[in-house]
Amino acid sequence: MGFPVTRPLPPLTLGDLEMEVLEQLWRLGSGDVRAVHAAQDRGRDNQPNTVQSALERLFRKGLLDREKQGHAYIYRPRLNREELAARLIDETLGRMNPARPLPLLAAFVDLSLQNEDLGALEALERLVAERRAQLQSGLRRESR
Amino acid sequence: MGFPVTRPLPPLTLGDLEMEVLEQLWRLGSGDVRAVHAAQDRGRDNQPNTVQSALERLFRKGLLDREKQGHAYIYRPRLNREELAARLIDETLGRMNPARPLPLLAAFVDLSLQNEDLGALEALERLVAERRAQLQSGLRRESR
DNA sequence: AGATAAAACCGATAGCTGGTCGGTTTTTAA
DNA sequence: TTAAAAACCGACCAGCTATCGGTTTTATCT
Repeated sequence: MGFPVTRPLPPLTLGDLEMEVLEQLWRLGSGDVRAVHAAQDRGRDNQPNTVQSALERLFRKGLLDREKQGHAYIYRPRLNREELAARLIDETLGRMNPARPLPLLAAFVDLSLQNEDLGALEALERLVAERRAQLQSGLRRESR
Repeated sequence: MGFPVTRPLPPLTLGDLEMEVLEQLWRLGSGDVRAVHAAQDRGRDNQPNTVQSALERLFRKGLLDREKQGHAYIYRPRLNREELAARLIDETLGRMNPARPLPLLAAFVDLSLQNEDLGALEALERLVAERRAQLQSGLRRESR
């Protein structure tokens, strides 16, 4: 027998520097070590090599593409911010096996309430209304 | 000056054993080391001490309450599955520093709402509206 | 082609976390 | 008071991120 099992990939985790590097690449679109290091938040103050390591790790994790231009690699994010967020959330959800989505969203709402995050609640309300409207019109169309 | 800053708590992460221990506690409602170790998935096959360590870590992380009964601690989850999931997702979202949080929220909602019917959306919409109103009146009272 | 400069590559180290226990001390109950 | 059970303590390993110095490769310029 071969390998019928799907190997459970280790969960994708990102350190602080990795996040910041991604941040810069999202801003810049793409860049080499030099560019990212230069764009770096003053106050972190690393050597370029440190940035290099982070880029290398992100590349190995499949989060960046790279292509040699001259003698430097140009790195480019493979996922935008939203796609990465979706993937991280999906992984979390996958580890947690929540029974039904509704109680989960309810818990999230309550958490936002605790944090007094009015913005999140308002945004969520608009969003849900929008999705509901979408679904309704979709159903209408479908049943014509 | 004192401590005006909110200390950025290290992100909450859970290892495999910790997850499995939580899983058992959710099933059992509560339990001591013995109970959790006994309920453990055959195939992991740890010593009770190993389970003890995981319980201790979860306790230090604030995810469990405990209370001495006889000479054993009885551990009990402080969050249910959905509440923990919501918190993990909230943290993930928080680390992503979006210019506008809306698209990230949308990613989350869309992931969660796959295969949900109209009734679920309506229920969620009511829930959010209700909680938002609650928060608004609460804030008003507070700032009088 | 040879020299030079830039970048990649290759360790190495420190610090943290999770998983794993063995051994010692404390507590409780017989 | 003693015996059993559980907590507590400390150790170790593995894996990961952040950090960087030094060496090799590679591209470019003369």
